Amino acid sequence: MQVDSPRRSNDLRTAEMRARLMDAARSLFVAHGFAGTSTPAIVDRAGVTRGALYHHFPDKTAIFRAVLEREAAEVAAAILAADPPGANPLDALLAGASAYLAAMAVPGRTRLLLVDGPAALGRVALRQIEAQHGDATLLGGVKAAQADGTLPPLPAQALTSLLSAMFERAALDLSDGHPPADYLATAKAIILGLSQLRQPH
Amino acid sequence: MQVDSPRRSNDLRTAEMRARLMDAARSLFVAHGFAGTSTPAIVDRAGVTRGALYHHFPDKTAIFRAVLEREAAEVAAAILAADPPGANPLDALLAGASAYLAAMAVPGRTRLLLVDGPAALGRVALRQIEAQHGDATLLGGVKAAQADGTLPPLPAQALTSLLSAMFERAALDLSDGHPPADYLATAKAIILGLSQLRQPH
DNA sequence: GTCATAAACATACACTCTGCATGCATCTAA
DNA sequence: TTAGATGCATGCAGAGTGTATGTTTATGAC
Repeated sequence: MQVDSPRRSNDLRTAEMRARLMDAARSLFVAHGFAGTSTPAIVDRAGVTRGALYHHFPDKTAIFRAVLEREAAEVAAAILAADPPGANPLDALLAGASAYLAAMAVPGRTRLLLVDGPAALGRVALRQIEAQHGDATLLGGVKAAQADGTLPPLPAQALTSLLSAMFERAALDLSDGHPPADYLATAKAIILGLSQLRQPH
Repeated sequence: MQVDSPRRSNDLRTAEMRARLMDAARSLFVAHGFAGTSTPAIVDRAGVTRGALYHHFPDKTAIFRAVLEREAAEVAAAILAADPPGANPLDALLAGASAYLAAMAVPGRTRLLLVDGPAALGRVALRQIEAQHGDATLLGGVKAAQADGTLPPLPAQALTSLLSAMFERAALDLSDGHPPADYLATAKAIILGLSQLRQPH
């Protein structure tokens, strides 16, 4: 019986190796960015060789994409978990926003998902990743609030995009150390302003 | 008298070469991104060798930075030129936003300034570039509108950041072919909502 | 259990790219 | 006109990516 080579199934070996590589890659991507991280550096940190990396991922962007998918899934799960079952659309929207900001406070996440991700994978590919993990939450929330009369009947797609841009910027600024209270208050004011908007006749 | 080597001053030579290199680099950066553009490709397109490139720029990021500074300067100039002299703060804000979106409609500009720029140069370096070319316009406009009572007394820094994130996202979506009218209406609604906000007492 | 096959992983190689060092051509200034 | 500086080209060393090939470990039929 080998101590440093216990018999493991291939499925287990694969899962463990992928996790080791992704963990090592994540910390380097966060510290030095996608372009600043070399595949030798990743495998050194994981304690393996580049053969393992290129066996499990077709190229360097693939492991970056895998890391981002994991992050996006965790963010989506956090938002979903924070959804209050029977709340009105406005409270649901604010709860989702709060959960999003909390989830994005995990160190490195803003850089991965909001800075390096769009540049390295492209904006469309990144949207696809987020869509795969239930990013339609915000669009759904906006539409529900509009159906409810809480939000004005603006184009839902445009309104959702602008609101999400706002939340993403808030996440970035918060990760840069800006005061959370300022951003919470401002974001709420913007949403409140929309909900109280007197319709031009 | 040489036909293909007319006598030119060094200053002129430098200016022309820098412009040729930056033009070639810009089109490639727009088409393939910063990471996807090689220095051999840049100098091939410019019809020179890498010696010229590395004589005028210390490294690849330097020419990228130079291209972005030129773009940022043009955007800032366009916004400044559209500033109505005696308008009220709200109209000035909307005019500036409109000018910003028009300036960002120049092909490739959104990718350069909003996608590849932050990833390749870092968010702080990019902020510095924009600050050098009078990006304080928005912050000033917001503060003026707040002093005027048009915008509520929220933290100016946070409000400015969120509004600018909104405009940047609008510019990106418009360059992806989304309908301008939708975004214009939505952005105006958000600002209008803020200006009409009933203060919580 | 054993053996053929496939999967997991390591090693070696070819290619490209970046940045610098060196050398030639052109301009500047006395 | 000529010494020195500047503009630009050429050549080279180091690093990185992706692939081809080799070696080890697991799987499944018998």
